Amino acid sequence: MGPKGYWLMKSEPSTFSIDDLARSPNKTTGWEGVRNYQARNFMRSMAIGDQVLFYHSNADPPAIVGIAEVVKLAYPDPTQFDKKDKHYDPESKPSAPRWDMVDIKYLRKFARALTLDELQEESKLRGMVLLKKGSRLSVQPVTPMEWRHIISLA
DNA sequence: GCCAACGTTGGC
DNA sequence: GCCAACGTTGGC
Repeated sequence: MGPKGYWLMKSEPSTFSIDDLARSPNKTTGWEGVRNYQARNFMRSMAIGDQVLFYHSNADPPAIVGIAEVVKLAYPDPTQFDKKDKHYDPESKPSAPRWDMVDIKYLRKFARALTLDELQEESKLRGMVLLKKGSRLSVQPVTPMEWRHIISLA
């Protein structure tokens, strides 16, 4: 059975790149640190096997660089309770966790990076959340049509 | 490093 | 409910 859903997740490669994901134990990592309600809600609606475009933000150049898949459904992000963590949220209680995360696993790196510049040239991708002006959402849905087109470019 | 765009907070 | 102030994101 194919994936039910398609997504895009952003990461700054200086913090965590697709190569870091490929080198992780089981090629898997927990997507911790998301502190935006819309992004959290998208993670909550992910299913096992959903596929994820891995995007390098704040990079030179910014680009989609490969694919991962969802291997664990949304669960509470432990860093929200860790006072020492950058993403600590004093308002969130373990009895009612506010922030969730999913686990994703490396699938493959594209033969070439699809740069933001190149994506913006694609009329078929004009509606992509990523390409909307001022879009900062770090976890976003991708339509099957957008997905197919991006794979064909890669 | 700059700064426009965005999300959140909190006073009123 | 409005909106100014603030913090963050992310392209450039």
